[in-house]
Amino acid sequence: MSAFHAVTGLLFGMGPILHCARCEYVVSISPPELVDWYAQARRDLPWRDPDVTAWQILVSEFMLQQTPVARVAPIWLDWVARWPTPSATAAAGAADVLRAWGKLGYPRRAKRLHECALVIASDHGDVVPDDVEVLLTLPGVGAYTARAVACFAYQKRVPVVDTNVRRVVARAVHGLADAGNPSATRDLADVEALLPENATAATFSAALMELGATVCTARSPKCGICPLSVCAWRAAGYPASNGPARKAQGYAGTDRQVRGRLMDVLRASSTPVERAALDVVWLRDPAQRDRALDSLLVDGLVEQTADGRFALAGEGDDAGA
DNA sequence: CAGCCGTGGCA
DNA sequence: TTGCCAAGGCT
Repeated sequence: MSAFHAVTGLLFGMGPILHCARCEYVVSISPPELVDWYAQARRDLPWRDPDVTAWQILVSEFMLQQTPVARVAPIWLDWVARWPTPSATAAAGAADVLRAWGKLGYPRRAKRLHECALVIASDHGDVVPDDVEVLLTLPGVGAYTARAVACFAYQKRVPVVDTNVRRVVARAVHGLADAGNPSATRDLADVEALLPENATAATFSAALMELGATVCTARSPKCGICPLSVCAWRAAGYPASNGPARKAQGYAGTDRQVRGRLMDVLRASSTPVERAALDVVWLRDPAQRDRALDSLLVDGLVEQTADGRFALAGEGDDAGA
């Protein structure tokens, strides 16, 4: 079986208490319970269709990094229709990829996705790897995305830890209002300990994420409709968050905002633009604007033409299509 | 590891 | 209105 063993007693009459053999906390997430809920409550997201390929799932994961589902869906649909495979994506020009990305944000993700397609097409026979360690070598693929692809595209039994999962585990298992600072090793071990041994592990991971995304949400959790019969947070009386709130990120007035405006101008133009056309997007602080533009050049998102104008990187590099 | 990297919707 | 937050990754 697993690392768990049943102990005597009932928790508030809800069912058997399970203690993790390696940890101290009470295991409070029942796989069958969660999987059954998922079967009837899962959202009908386009990348969950049965005929969606591993590459297309990988594309969705790139887009979903820090961007909400509602904004990703329409872009993803257009994207996979236009570039259905790694090689098709690799053959596209970087500038077209950046334009198709549109305003999803963090355009470095689009560049990494393009680079990822190049590597898969050239080094992996146009097939998305199914091994986590191999996936981790790909540009833009980190601890979350590698396991998400292994799990959702290849049904592998691997812990998939994103912000939703961390929050659900913090509440249901540890009885805390929210997850503490991320700790890759600890977080992976936590979720690994929850995974069922059988073939439902991949579905369980999907369900855990779905619960965090739709029920056990950060703002106003819908505890009234939660399918979990045991929750340490509820059992403890929903204690408030402990530690200091994580520092707000801020946006207005940052280099990020300036970069966004510059990219917006460049995406909109099919020809290189004059320096003056970029200067007007940020008049209050020329030094900051110059710094932002320079960082885009360094990031390889923007290129300067021989005559001194600016354009999205890889403009005109496309192989047709 | 803390800080940085876009954007928009919602409480 | 405004701060918080959203299927993270990289340096």
